[in-house]
Amino acid sequence: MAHMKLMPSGIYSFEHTSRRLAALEKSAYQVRDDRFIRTLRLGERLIAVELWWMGDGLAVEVSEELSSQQLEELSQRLRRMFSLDVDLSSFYQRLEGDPNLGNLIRERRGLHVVLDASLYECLIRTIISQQLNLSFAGTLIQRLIERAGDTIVHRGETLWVFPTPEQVANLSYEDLQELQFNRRKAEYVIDLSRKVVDGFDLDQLYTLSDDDVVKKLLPIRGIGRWTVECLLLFGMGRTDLLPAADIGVRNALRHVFETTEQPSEEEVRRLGEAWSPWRSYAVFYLWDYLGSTKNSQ
DNA sequence: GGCCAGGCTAGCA
DNA sequence: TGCTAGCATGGC
Repeated sequence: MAHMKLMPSGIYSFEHTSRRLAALEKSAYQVRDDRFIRTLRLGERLIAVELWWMGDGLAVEVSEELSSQQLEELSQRLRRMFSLDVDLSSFYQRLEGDPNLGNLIRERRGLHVVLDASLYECLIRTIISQQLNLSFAGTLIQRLIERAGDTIVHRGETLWVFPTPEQVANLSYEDLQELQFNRRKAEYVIDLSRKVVDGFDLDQLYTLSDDDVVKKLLPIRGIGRWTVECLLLFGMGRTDLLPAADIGVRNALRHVFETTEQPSEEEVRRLGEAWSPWRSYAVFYLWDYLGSTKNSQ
């Protein structure tokens, strides 16, 4: 049994941030009482991590012995996944007084982006989510995990672990069509996985600028501009991304500005200039705001 | 029952 | 270079 407590670098609200974990329930996080359970691959090892907020930091419990090196690796991954080192004070300084976004930003003080566990997982999730409502996308992701992934037993309960590129590469297009993927989406997901197995190194993207990541990924079939922007935002935690074509962002802005029409992609980009260099966070707060308006209707 | 969903590709002008 | 039909199915 291993314990850790990870402290945030600046103002941090787990109450706000954990809403995204609950939204990802089943396909990424299990919710048990006040704890969130996430399965991870640590090198070759499969582990289940329990997470909860304890006073002023993120408490972590792993139900296995880990070497000090593995603990250090886990600590770094969780710090990145939960954006614990992202200090939002300059974001608030810049935008808390914004006439349009100020209210919803103040209401969410301390909300941080939660990243996916790996760039591969993020890309697969994002591709599956293209043009589908989030609920159905979550169903498809869960079906993929249960078709291709591994399981581990944690506290007597069987939990799924997101599949590796190898595991997905071994599927056929028909396998995914049976799970109600359309043919093209089945091809995108499997072909990308085979490309990674054949040596396309996603982690090398960490060394590149935002623009160079776009150039590197855009030629891949199934990956458009929106998908790369989501990878930069939810996979890599880059803080100044604006997926301006995103229907959720446009809907949220329609609410904020109380207009009947959604703003166009170009209008969103123009509006977003005022949010730089924190466009990712403006977008993330808008998504969270949109979720709250949907739940209250 | 019809329109929309955290888009993308291929084909056409 | 720019535009758009088609994708496939669930949610509301």
